[in-house]
Formats: sequence, C-alpha cells, structure tokens
Amino acid sequence: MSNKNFIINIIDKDSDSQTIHTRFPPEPNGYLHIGHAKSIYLNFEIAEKYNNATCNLRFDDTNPSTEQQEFVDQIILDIEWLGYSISNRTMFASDYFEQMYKYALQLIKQGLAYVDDQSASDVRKTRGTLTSSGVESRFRNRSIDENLDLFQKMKDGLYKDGEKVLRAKIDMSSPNLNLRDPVMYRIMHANHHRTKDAWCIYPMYDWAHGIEDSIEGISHSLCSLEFEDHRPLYDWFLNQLKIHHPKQIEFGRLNLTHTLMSKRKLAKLVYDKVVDGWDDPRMPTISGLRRRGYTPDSIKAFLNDIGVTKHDGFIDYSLLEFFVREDLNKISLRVMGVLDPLEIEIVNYPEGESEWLTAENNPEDKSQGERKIPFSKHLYIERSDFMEDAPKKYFRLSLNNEVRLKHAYYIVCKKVIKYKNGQIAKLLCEYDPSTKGGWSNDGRKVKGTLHWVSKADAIDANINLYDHLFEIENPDSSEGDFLDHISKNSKKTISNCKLEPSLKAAKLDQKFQFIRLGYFCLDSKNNKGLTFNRTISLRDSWAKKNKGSK
RNA sequence: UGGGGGAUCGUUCAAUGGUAGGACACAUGGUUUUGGUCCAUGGGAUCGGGGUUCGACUCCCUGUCCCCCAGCCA
Repeated sequence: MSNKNFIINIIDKDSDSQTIHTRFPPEPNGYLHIGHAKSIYLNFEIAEKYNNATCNLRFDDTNPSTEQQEFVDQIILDIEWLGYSISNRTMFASDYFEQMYKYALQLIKQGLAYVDDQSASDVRKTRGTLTSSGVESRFRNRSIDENLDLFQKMKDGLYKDGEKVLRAKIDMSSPNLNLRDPVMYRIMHANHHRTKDAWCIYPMYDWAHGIEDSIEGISHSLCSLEFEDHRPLYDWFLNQLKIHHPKQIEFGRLNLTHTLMSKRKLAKLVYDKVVDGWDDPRMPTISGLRRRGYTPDSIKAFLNDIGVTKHDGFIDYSLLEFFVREDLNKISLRVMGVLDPLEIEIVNYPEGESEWLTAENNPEDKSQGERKIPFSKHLYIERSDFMEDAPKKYFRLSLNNEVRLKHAYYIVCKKVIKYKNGQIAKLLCEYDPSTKGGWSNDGRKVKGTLHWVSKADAIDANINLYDHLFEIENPDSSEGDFLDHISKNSKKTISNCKLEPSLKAAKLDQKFQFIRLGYFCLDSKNNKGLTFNRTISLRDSWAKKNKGSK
C-alpha cells in the first residue's frame, strides 16, 4: 500500500509499542465482492508493512442459519487469488464457542448478564425508541444462581428457539441503543457447517466479535462505519472480561456507481436468476470480476488509489475501468477478431493462395514477441468499418478510398455488392502488393487501419459483451425495487464472430486485446463452442465524438 | 427532536497554522501501422455566517446539509 491514510497514521504510532496484528472477518454467507476486497487489501497490506505483523482470515461463523461450507471455500479461493497467503492463518469463530461460553459464565457471575424469558417481540417493544428510553425486563434481576442454572439449560437444549436469550445487563436508558441490554446468546437448534449439532445456543455479533479479536491477539480491529456506535459495546465487553483489548477503528466501505454491495441484494440477483450466478461477469464479486477478466493487480491498484477515509463516498465505476485498462494494456496479447463480419474479396489476389504475415504480440512489451497470421483472397472486416458515403472525418473504408489492413496491405474498395434488400453482401477490393506489412515509403497518407481475419482460416466464437448491471448510478438507495433498474443491455451475446486462428490455443489465464475493440478473455464456464468475455472496451474517442452529433 | 459520524474541483484522495496539489472524468492539441497507448495543455473546489491569527481547509463559536442506529443479522 503506497498511500497513507488515517488508519495507517494511527498504526504507525501504535507500532512503536506493540506488534501489529489485523484480521479480515467475513461471514461465510455469500461470495466476496470488491467492497470486501477493500478491507482485505487494507488489512493484509498493513500486515505486510510492519515487521512480524500478520493478518488472519477469520470466518465469523456465528449464525448457522445462513452460513455454508461452499462460501468458506470460495472466500479462501478469492483471497488467495488476490495474492494473499492464508493457509496457516485461517481461523473460525466457531473454534472459540467454548471459550465464549466460559466468558459468558464469568459475566453472569459478575452480575452483568441475565437470562431473559421475554419473547423477541417483547424485547423489541421494551427497547424504547431513538428518543425515549427502554423498559427493564422483569427477569432482569434474577439471582446469579438462577441465571447460571437457566443458561446451563439453554445450552443443554431444554428450550425451543426463541424461548430465552442471554442478555448483558448494561443500561436500558442509554442513548446508544446498542447498550440497552444487548442479546448475547440466542437459541438456535440448527446444524452448523463446522460444529454440527454441538451447540444450540449461538453468540451474537457484538458479544462474539471482540472476544474473537481478543483471543487472536489482534491489535487493530478495522471495520466499517456502521459499527461506530457498536464500539462502546465492543469496549464494554472486553473491559468487563479484563482480557486483551484490540482497538476498533471504523472506515467508510466502498460504494461503486452502477452496482450494489449489499450481500443480501446480490444474493437475490443470484437466487432469482437475474444473473448467472455469484460469478456472473456482471457481478461486483471477486469471482465475477475474475471471470470478467479483471486481474488482481488492477483491482489492487484501484483499491490503493481510492484510499481509506471516514467519508462515505461513492466511487465512479470508470475509475475501476481505468485501472483494468491500464493493466491489460501492459500485459495483453494483441490479436485480431471480427465481431460483426463483412466479407471482402481482394480481386487481384490469387485464388486459393495464402501467405503468413508477421504481427507483433504487444507494442507495449516487445518481449512478448511475434506471431504469424494468414492472409488470403477472402477476408472479413468489421461491418462498421465500411461506409459507402463516408463523412469527411471517417477514415475507415469507403468506396475508392484506401486503408491499411493491419500488418498486411493497403487496399482500396472498388465495388459494393448488395442483397436485394439493400444490405451490403460483400466488398470487392484491390490490394497493393508493394505495401506488404502495411507500409509504403512513397509518402502515401493512409489514415485508416482496420483489423481483419482470413475467411478460410478464421475460427468461430461466441462473444459476451457486458455493460453496467444497473442503468442508474445508485440502485441501492433508489425508490422502489432495485430490480427495476437492471439494465436490459448488461449482457449481449453474439455468435459467429470470426477470430484469427492463433486463438485456438487460448488459455484461461491469458488476456487478449482484440485490436481496436477491447480486452477479452476466455470464459471459464463450459459453453457451447469457444466463448470469450469482453472485459472492457478500448477507450473510443471516435464513438464519443459521434455520440453528441446523433 | 436521542446518540454516533461526515462535509475540499463533476468524483475521489492529499495538504495536520505557511503557495489548496494529485488521480479519474471532461476539453483541446501532438505522436501513432489500434480513432488504443503515450505526451502536452486547459477549465474546475475548501458547505454558510462570525471569530482568533501576520497568516485558517486546518483552531474556536454558530448554522446548514448528508450518512448510520430501535435484528434473537453481521
């Protein structure tokens, strides 16, 4: 992490007197998204920055009703993909259940916790409101012995779900609602993905989290802004228990335009099949971004740039796009593919013959070498690269106009052949054999350069074109159902695209730039036929310029 | 209307009493065998009102606006 932020400033000071130890504590109830990546980046980079510092991955698996092993596995995979090693630093809150139980006993003995028989709705009703204080439970002043006995029976499974809870005895008139006798344990006869049926009481977040941090010797417990008014409770529990007391610091979570970070809503997109799964390339999940073709480096560069503050900001999606383009421009192999093919015939090129031309793989990185591409009489170009009557500023192919075929020859369009309905069927062109490689030294000005593919050698592929999932900037806070704002154009699949033959050997981890079109990668799911995903288009100042004039 | 936080170019992050700066976005030019990349240039901000000070984004007072909190979720 190259940038300073207010948390680093605090830790810099604290690091003089203590060993720094952070943690990333996801609940395994869904896939990780880029907002989690911000926290991962912060916590793990801090750990790498200080000598002997470490960062734990800790699953906050205290609610078996929503958690699953599948999510544990995916979270580990995503964190490792981002480049952080956690094989010997993976912890589970459920491993501390016994210790938490003992601490609860201690609190009861200190007269600071009690078993409450009230129903959930009674607890709610007696909590009071933002402006009025709550009412103490009539079970609040049970004896320590009775509380011990009742809590034992809760643990032993003598009660049904919801019949009793263990509450901390703090202050029912506190202006901070979190301090109005918060629930520490609830009864849930549920099968936990790790502890199975060993427990039927499960600790609540506020009770569990500080203990988890304390047990692991965490020095700085970094979390998001909404936990600010939980901090007094975090501190209260640790103070009463008199155990190691980490410092909780809150920062603003990531908000990105045109998408969502709410795990609940992302899950709805998955379960309602609005998208094709948690790893749908339109999802802001780590797995979605990976399948879309984003690299760990690009995501980290983005996270480094946006910084960490207490301000609840909204990052423009174009910033993320800038960082993928920047990375992909450096590493991707240049290739040629035609998405919307228009056939052209080079009339003065011999039928049945072909030649292999040399093409560089990456002008940004000569070490990536060269490859050969076949040229022949029958080619495809992009349909949008030809206009019969072109405006002055259009410097692609038009009738009697000369353009360059990238890495090949100059050609001139001589004749347009149309179907009866007026659609262009084929172009007849002439090439200049003396311009092999796409260059002449006679000073000819050829402004346009087109990508192309040899018809006989082309391979067919499907291509997924993606756009923002939501058409409005902030679907999360909009009126009505967030699903109403799903963009109809977020995914477009085109088939029968024509690609240069070298792409037959494409590997899953390779990044490609289809020249003049954008960055693409192989889709990681099984598809019918070869399928590429467009990660992001190239910047297009021509399209931008024309948008206003339409 | 109780409590906890936050307000700096369109967006985001800096400046910790001393020239308000960077990135993205936007605009304009140049280079270019990708209308990409790269390079150059430009417009553009301290929430309002008082005060302290030689000097205030920074400190004080006051007002305004925004976010979070009434799960046996995390």
